[in-house]
Amino acid sequence: MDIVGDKIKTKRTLGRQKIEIKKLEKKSNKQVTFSKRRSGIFKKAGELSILCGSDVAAIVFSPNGKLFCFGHPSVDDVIHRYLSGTSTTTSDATTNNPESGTTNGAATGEFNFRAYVEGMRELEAEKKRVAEARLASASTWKEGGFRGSGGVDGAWWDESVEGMELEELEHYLEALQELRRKSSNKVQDLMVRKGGSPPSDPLETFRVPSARLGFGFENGQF
Amino acid sequence: MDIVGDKIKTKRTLGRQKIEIKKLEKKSNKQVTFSKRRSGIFKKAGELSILCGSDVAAIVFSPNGKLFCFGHPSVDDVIHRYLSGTSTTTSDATTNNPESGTTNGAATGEFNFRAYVEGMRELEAEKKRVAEARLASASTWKEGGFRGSGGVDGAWWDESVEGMELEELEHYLEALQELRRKSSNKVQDLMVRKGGSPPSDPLETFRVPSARLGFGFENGQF
DNA sequence: GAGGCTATTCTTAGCTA
DNA sequence: TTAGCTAAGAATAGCCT
Repeated sequence: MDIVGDKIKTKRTLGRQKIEIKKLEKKSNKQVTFSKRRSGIFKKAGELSILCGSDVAAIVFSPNGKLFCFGHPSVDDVIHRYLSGTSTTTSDATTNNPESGTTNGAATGEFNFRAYVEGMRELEAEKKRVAEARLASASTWKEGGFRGSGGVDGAWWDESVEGMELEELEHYLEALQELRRKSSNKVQDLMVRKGGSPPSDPLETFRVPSARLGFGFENGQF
Repeated sequence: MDIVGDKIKTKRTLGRQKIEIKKLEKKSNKQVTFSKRRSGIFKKAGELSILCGSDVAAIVFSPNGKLFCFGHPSVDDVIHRYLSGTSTTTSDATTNNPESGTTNGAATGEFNFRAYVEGMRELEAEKKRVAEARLASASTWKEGGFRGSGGVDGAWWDESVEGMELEELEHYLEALQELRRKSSNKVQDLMVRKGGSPPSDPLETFRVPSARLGFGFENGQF
């Protein structure tokens, strides 16, 4: 009853009030709510990853367009897994998860994607020194861009997607994603080394009390 | 006090117990916890997006490697924004968000990415019918793959990434991402039309009480 | 704007069906 | 296993600093 002497202490605050889940109008209020709830979600995401040993990524854009993200083992790892796998992990170097289990060679299609990637990898290594020389400047792809450096206007990945059969498209997508992933990783590695601030640092940053987690981007309060 | 007659009703359950945030060992328990907490996170993510009008994506892999995700306006949209933008939205058709505001032509770099994309788009349209004919089979890119259809071994995107300057790399990444995004969209459109089940359906599915949201993938209980 | 403070509402651990 | 139930934790809306 909160009676002190003969005085009735009026409640300090109303406490948490019930709110409708609908667009907040008051701008200041919205900003505060965003901040609080965002960290709440990140915290829960972290807890989930610890409790269940599962990989998690959460990406949030503030109402002002600012990026916040959280991920374990990293946002990128999870995104790559998302992009390349349909369901069970396609376990492919990306995944350093102990419980990923057996690798499924041809997850969705019968195309030997793994072999393709392997071959591509070698090929890439071979071309590394050649390309290094003639690519000192990026003007090549910047201006020549789409048509450049191939002689023909466009490469295989540039062929009209609509022209393919669906089944083939799936393979196409897989390859494209894997391709992007690899390039992306390289770029980000360099960015980190230089101390830049890419949309996603593969850095394993702060840890929540008593566990390994991903990281918070830009004011990742916990 | 729960007194009925002169009987003291013993509590039915202990209610929620405090738990440590550490890896759950009991497998069954872990599965239940995962399921409950996952939907909890998705719900909160949805609420955040509604309350604050912000874009959100959450990707979770179950301990068994199964994929679950949630996103508004869609997981892919958010991922693409994450991949391409550093901060303020690069607003580019992808974003149908009313409050994205003005477009920033050269968000991070001075390279005219937009013009590049426009040009690429036209180019692509032009090549559509040509490619349709000669690409009936995917064997072209499947086998010829990396080296194929260009004459030279590799196109601009295949040039060694390490050889570029960091500044250029950022542009490179942008272009690559945009490229992937576009292809991905097409593929998924087709998949959806065919009723396939890609890792991420661009479908706007279930809605939480009183608002637009992304979707839940595979058992998106709410 | 970021923190701190309640009083409430919301979430969910442990059970049971 | 997927679905409620209950009551004890957690998260947080509205204030204040």
